Amino acid sequence: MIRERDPADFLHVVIEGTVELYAGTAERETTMELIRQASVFILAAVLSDQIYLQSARTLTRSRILMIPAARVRTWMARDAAFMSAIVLELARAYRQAIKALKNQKLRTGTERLANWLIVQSTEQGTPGRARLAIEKRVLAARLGMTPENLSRAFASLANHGVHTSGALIEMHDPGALSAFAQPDPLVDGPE
Amino acid sequence: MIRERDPADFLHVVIEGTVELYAGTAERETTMELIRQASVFILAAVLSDQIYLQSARTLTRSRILMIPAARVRTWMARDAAFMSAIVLELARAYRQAIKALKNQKLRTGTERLANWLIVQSTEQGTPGRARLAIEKRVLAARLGMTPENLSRAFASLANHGVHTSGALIEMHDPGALSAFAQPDPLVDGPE
DNA sequence: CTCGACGCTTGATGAATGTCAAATAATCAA
DNA sequence: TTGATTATTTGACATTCATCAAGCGTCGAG
Repeated sequence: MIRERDPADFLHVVIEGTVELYAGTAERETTMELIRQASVFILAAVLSDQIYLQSARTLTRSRILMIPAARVRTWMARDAAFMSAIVLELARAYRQAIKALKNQKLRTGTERLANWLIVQSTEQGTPGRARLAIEKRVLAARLGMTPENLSRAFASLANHGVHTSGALIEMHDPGALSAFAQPDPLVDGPE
Repeated sequence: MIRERDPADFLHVVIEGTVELYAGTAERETTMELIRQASVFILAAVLSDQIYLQSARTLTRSRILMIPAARVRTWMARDAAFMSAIVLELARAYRQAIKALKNQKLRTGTERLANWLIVQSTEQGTPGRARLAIEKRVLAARLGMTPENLSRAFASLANHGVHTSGALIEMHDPGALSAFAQPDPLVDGPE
């Protein structure tokens, strides 16, 4: 849908479905973010009229709203309320990126997985349980690890009461898992 | 100067000197960014009236301008040109964070060092040569590695024509270094 | 149902990185 | 300058992670 290095022609909004932002070099590739329902993405490139830093592809059947970049910039100059909303959205995206960077620099892969599971279970409103909405290979890329290592990370979390059966993950000992994960709102918070 | 988790009371501007943004968990700590001359930092927390995600400390004698957060928000609501500048600065910071995340997820420590050296030599206007303005332990944290590993990374770059003597680094074979580093404007560009 | 494609797991191995300890080099205060 | 402190380097080792290969399971086409 979008390829990094292309000029930012459109602002994209996910109306329905799941979109994966990814990026890579010649040899390697990684998932930067997963975007669901009613979220804007790659706003920054549009605002400063630059090229995309990330590529995007849909993971499910999706509906995407595309707004011409020039029009966004025009509206922004004209409507103070709109610009104000842009500022808040940009600030949110920035803080999320900083959190992702902290997550990556300060934790091991298994720790990232453990915290991801904790967040998922609370977001889904099912304490002690979570259901994977994405393939494990995508999750692995999102967490900055290989599928093989993700598999081993799950295996090692069994020591902390985590058991998987397909896409369903059960956390039988939230205390132990949390003690291992050491969740931190400054890294895992929703923003 | 600033501690993460504190509410964002002031917007900070580095007038003179070097400031280090860092963050950490209970056990680990890492450098997020190094800020020099005439740059704003932690703008996002001020705009959305939230707590800081990063801590800050000076590395050199510095002069810092502090603007009350409430005043920034007031000005922003009043002055469209100011708000527009804010938007561009936020977009810049966001894109820089994305680049840092790609750097961290897609490269090894030695590759990050090689690319950092290339950027430094061009920024300093001395092709084939760079001078370290910071201690190596700070550079190590900035590159997401330990001081020991940074030392070994330098040693292994000797195979690509990199030689160090104290704070002075000489790159005798730019072609070989670049072939190893594989610099990418979408990761290393100035933004 | 059977086959094959694909995702996931497991094992073996090596590379990258972190940790601890000690030696060396650089820096600064007295 | 000396002595003490700190930064950097080096070595040995453990941990984390990636890669390759093989096996297992699921699912859908025929």
